[in-house]
Amino acid sequence: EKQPCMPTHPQKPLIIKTGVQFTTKVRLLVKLPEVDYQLKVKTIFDKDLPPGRVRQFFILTNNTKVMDIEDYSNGCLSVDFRHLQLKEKKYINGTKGSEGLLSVTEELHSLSFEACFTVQGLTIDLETCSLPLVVISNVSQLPGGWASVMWYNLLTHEPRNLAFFGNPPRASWSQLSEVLSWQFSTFAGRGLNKEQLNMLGEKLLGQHVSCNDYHVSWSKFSKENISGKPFGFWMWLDSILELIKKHLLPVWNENYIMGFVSKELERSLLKDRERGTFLLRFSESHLGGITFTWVEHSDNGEVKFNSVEPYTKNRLSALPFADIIRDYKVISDGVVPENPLKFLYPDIPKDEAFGRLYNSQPSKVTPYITSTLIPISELRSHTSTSSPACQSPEPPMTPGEFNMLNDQLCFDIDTMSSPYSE
Amino acid sequence: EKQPCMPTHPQKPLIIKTGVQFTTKVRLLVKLPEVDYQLKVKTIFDKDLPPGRVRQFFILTNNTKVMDIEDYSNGCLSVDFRHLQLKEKKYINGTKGSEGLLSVTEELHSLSFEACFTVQGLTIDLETCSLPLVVISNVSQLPGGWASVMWYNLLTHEPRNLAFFGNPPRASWSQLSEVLSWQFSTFAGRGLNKEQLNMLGEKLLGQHVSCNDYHVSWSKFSKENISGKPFGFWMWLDSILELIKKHLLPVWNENYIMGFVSKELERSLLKDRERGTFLLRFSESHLGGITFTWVEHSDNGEVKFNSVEPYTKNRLSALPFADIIRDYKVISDGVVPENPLKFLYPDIPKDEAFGRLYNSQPSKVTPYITSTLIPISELRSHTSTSSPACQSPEPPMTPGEFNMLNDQLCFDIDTMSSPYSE
DNA sequence: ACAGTTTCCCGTAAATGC
DNA sequence: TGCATTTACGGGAAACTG
Repeated sequence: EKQPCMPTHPQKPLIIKTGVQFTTKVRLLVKLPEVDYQLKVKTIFDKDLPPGRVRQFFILTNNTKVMDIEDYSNGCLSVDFRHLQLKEKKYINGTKGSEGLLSVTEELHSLSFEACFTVQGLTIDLETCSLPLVVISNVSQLPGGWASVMWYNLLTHEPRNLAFFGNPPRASWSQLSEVLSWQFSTFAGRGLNKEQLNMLGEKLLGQHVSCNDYHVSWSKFSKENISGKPFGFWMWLDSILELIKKHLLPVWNENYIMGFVSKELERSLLKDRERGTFLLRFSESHLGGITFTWVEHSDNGEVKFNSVEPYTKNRLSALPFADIIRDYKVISDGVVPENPLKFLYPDIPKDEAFGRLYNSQPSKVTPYITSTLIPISELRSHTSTSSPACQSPEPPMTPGEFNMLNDQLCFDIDTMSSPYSE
Repeated sequence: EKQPCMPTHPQKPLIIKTGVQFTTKVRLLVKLPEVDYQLKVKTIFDKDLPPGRVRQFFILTNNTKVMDIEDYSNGCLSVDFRHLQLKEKKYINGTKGSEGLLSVTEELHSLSFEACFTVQGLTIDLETCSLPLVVISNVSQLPGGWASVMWYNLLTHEPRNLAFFGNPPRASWSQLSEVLSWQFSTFAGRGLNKEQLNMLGEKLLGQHVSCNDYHVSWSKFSKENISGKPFGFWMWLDSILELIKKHLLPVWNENYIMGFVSKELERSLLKDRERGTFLLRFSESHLGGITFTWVEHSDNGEVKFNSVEPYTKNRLSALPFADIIRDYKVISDGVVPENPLKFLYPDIPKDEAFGRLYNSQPSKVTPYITSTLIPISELRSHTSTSSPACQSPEPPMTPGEFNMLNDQLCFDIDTMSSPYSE
């Protein structure tokens, strides 16, 4: 008969950062006659601390509230807790005998609600608790925390298995790929198409992806580093999500970023295209980078591919990506600079695709000559490569098939019923 | 017989930000025989709150310490307070009947030290306090706070006149100009020369500067806006100081930035110089901006001056200033771009001056084509102006005459004796 | 409405702990 | 020593508050 609501991180619920305020809401599901009753609710963090030695936190601020008739709205009695804040309990006497098995973002916690219902001298105690929570101390831990929240909610419907990451189950690629696409549609406004997911699957699993029920381990997804790289799969993918959110939103939503393409496929797509055809791809070697690759033909008819050094958030905050594409120039040994980007793959004239996204500098009336930064590459020597078999060009992405996932990864606790006991 | 030491902001002592840790040190000036004594020291914020209604703060953390034999070093007994933190007292019952005359950065506070000295059953109480302090709640108030600290210490030697800004005295231009130059030599490594100070004086006072004992009011210095601008004189100057500290340090220290030049003087300096001669000047219209002006001659022999839109910290963090000078290009209606900057005024070949400061991009071995940003201006039409009489070029700056100011603006409380009483 | 002031909190850097 | 985690706090922006 009662429903808890979740703390809200900016779009990332179930993650609480110490020292940062969060809110929660508890709702009584039974309708009460308007008699003289009182319902006092208390929030407690980690009420039944689990067996494994984990960090312990407490709610710093006032955590008790009374539901009264004012709070009665929308047909149900509820109470909002605001300005709640978590702080770690520090044991002066080093009792923290941590087994060190789990990282902090794998440690699951929970928020309990105790309600005391008083009617005409009678008191009834109610109790419920939240889905598992991850507690972090710095936003740098947010990607890791979000990985845990995703994995938990993808793979179990248990309301409170705090030992989940002691032995986390694997996810089938078909499950996982849906969640990944859903991440992009939720946070960037457009999901991933089959080709993009295919590349991600191969990156994660090798060539097994054809077999859609191949399973991915938690470790592979978020703990192990990609071979030869100093970061794991989810770290890499999340850095791209952040890059899109901050710097590429319109370009991404216009579907102009192919993004996830292997270099092999990229070359086979561009191979037979007109000179100056380019596509946009995320860097696989650096976190949060985007590059463009364009095709050229050298004098002897050989096909050449060029990729620019990936642009990261620092560069992109100095110059929006669409402007980079508009203004990019290559200067070879003192020749007049030229923009090598002509057609967005497969054959859209550059300005037709990006025209609306250019930042037309509103030339203010000043005594100054306005100046802008332009991205330029200086070529001394070329690396030319020819590539293997060609593959058919991919059509525009057609997602939207994943929107029903809101049920599966349900973080909106308003729609989740958690049957109340005791 | 005792000496207090000051809280330290990053190079800006006497300013404390709420919620941010500060330290202080108290020293006993008498040497004590090594007998069985104890000296307990307590720090109290705003012990004797002044009559004017001001904000009130308290020290959040532990504020009592005992000097014991361990602390005995360098021949004197001392105690360090670390991790002190200020928090505002909030009156639930709106007792804060503020007269609203003073801004928060004009409100002066102080830190008191009470010591209790116990020897063989005898106790002696000692007490001292700090120079006036400014309390801020956000770094955005730091320039205003620093203006107050400068003005106070420039114009009075009273140890604790907390009502100073109720009726602040004026400063003579000769005093003030020394302090301004000292700011640049302290925070940017090089002070201001006579020509630069002259421009600042005219900006502040009009043409009166010839008369060196002209006086500047506190209001003119830091409260009133410069006519037609949304910022005051000190705000403007401090924004330049910050720009130098973060982005122009080597260029400033090489004395390549003339910086403070009126547009009239600038033109008369460049007028008869060779085509492509340029100088670097701080923006007077925007906070924290630097521009270059170069001279050209149009086909009919007319002199033309061009200034680029000022570079601010955002642009400069994308591209270091020396590189901007190296790479800057102007493209006129499709013609081959050209760098119009040839000689740093008066006649130093650009690369000779800035060569050592260029960021030679270490071209990493990657499959990517490296790309850099270059600053470019596109010209459609020119504004040409001829200018009045020419003035002699100025020699390299010769400061260093201001270094004795350390006495006058003494914030290093270690060297300040504050006679102890009671 | 608004300006002065404070709070909030991300994101980087430094400090700390293990 | 190195890695994982926390703390510190500048800086931009939102919230507050008369």
